[in-house]
Amino acid sequence: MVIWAKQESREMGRGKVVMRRIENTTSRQVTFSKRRNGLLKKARELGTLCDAEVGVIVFSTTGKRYEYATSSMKSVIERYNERETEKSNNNVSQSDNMWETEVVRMKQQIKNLEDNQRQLMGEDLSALSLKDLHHLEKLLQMSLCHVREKKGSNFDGQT
Amino acid sequence: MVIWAKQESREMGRGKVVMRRIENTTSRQVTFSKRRNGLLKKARELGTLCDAEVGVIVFSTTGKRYEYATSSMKSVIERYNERETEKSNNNVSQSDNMWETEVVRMKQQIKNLEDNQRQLMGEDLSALSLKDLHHLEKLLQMSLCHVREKKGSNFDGQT
DNA sequence: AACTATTTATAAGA
DNA sequence: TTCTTATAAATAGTT
Repeated sequence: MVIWAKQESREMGRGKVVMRRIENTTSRQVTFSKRRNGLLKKARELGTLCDAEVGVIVFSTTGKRYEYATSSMKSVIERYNERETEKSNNNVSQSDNMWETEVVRMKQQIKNLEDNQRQLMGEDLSALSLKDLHHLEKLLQMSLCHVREKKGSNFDGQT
Repeated sequence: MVIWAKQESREMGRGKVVMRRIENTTSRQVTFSKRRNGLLKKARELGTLCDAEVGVIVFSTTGKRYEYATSSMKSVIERYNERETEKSNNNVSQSDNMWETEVVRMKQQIKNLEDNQRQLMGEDLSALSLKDLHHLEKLLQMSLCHVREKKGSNFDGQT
């Protein structure tokens, strides 16, 4: 609970997923394919059930394009751009609110990462339970092992 | 099951939903709000996990706009138009530019924090020099000391 | 806004 | 890739 408790993470299906880029290329592609389909399906459903105009555009790492639009992407983009220009007249726009929401979310994410980092560096331990401390100790021990292994394997005789 | 068997339908949560416009205005708005959030979240996750460029635009029945884009909607639309037709010039407000700058900066900050964290956890050490590894080792040793001190001082006899 | 019963989405494994 | 399956997430209806 120590390290991951505050991090944006997900557990879905059989495994646990930390919310960051999947490094393994194969799993990333598999996940991309599944989640892309899921996203497009959700977009379709939102449009149908709620009578909303929806447009989704996705580019894979390899540059392939996927899309869904209730009407046509052209009309969605046109409507988007209309709003984009007319909104400069209003003081506080919907768009501003969206940006602000995103910034607030990122600030929280940064705070969590900073908290985690402090704990990994042995600072700010007062909030932790004994169980948390045990967990953190284990984690640091393993980390230290990795670092020492790395030193041993890559820099033999250089110390 | 019997009633909906031949219809395009969904069952989710506690009730059954036919895949067509929800007639009741209140439930349509509630569903819109819930599913819109779900869609934007899914989009964010797809972008993060699979390193994809994603753009989602939603207009409610009442004309309110909601959106998410991994980088910026402008770049998503530009990339979309590059492959579709020739691109028309869309102007982005000053206010949007300011928000976007902030978000780009924060994204970099988050990336840095995530990189640090990985190294503190003994992952992703390949980029480190011997000197770096020494430094990291020292740091982890000190961290471990602090954690053990904390365990000793606050939980004496509790283990 | 919350809750919770159920279904859907999906990670991992075959 | 596609199918299966265990488990987490999303969410419809309710309070």
